[in-house]
Amino acid sequence: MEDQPHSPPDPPVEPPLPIFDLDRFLPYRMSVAAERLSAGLARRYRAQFGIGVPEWRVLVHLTHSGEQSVRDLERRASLEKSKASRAAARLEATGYVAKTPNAGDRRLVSLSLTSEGRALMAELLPLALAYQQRLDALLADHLGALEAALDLMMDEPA
Amino acid sequence: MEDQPHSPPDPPVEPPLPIFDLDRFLPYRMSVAAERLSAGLARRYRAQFGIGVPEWRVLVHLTHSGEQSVRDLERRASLEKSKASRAAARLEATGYVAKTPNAGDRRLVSLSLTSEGRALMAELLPLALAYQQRLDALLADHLGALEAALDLMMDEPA
DNA sequence: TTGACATCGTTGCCTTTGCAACGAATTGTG
DNA sequence: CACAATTCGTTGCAAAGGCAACGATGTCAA
Repeated sequence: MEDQPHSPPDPPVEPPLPIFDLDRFLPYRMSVAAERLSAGLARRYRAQFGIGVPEWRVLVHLTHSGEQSVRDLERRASLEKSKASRAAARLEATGYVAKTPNAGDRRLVSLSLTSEGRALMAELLPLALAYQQRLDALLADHLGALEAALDLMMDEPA
Repeated sequence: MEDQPHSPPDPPVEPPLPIFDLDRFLPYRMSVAAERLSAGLARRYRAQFGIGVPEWRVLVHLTHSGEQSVRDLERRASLEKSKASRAAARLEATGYVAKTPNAGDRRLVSLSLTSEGRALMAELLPLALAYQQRLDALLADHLGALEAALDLMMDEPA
């Protein structure tokens, strides 16, 4: 009854898909923007000093907080522990970081900057601060809201 | 004249390093937040459907824009071209995407969703939309400023 | 004290990534 | 028309990443 004779075979009925624009999807936008922000500085770090992002995080954290274990880095610099461990190993190999067993708890490693490491940071930190300032100027009025938004994202359970 | 006899040997003078707090460094914060935003959804995609982030981007773009070349994906979904090529290959292998040579310009590949691909997206897109709404609600007042800030970051030369 | 359990850092294994080089196809130029 | 230059997609290769398992150490409670 429902078939019309001689009608061309219908394509299978495709349920319409929701409209979805990747360019407005926040995880995507955040990811692209984050990659872009990192890229500028990271390029210089890598080209001039052979330092990648994980190494950079380790170095900053040691500068800021002194001796730290791998576990500290994992927690406070958002580095998965094997990533932190390997970054520390690379930095030890290049002489920027010293790795000594912790006397109190011998499971722990004490990571600290060598004087070469401090000298390196004396070069890197001004670049980072300048970049930070450039971003602050760029974002200007929006900076406060941006930071509030970032805080919300980080507080949210997941 | 400047040496005091019997004074203990001075440690080498360490130039003081600038104070720098990683937790307030925007590239770092953006990176952590972006990773976190992606993680929630991406975990489900991967666990339930074996879909990673590059595959997700390809699928969304094909849903939204129909037939596309690898080059289109590179430009419009921020996927480095080998990443786009391999994601498309994986999706072809799992049957979600069809890859046919483009008749007009035989250097190009025409990628398109198969009906399995469309069925997959019929499941994925509602999840993404729900997530988007959750984020919108979470950010509420800050959303406008956040998007403005993201726009600024993307416009800036680098 | 002793034995189960937890924590720390490293490593093995496999996948993914980034980059450069390549062949195929097309476009531009003389 | 010839032929250099460009574009497209893929792939080889080495480095980076993620995850689970491991040995070593430490903690806790019976």
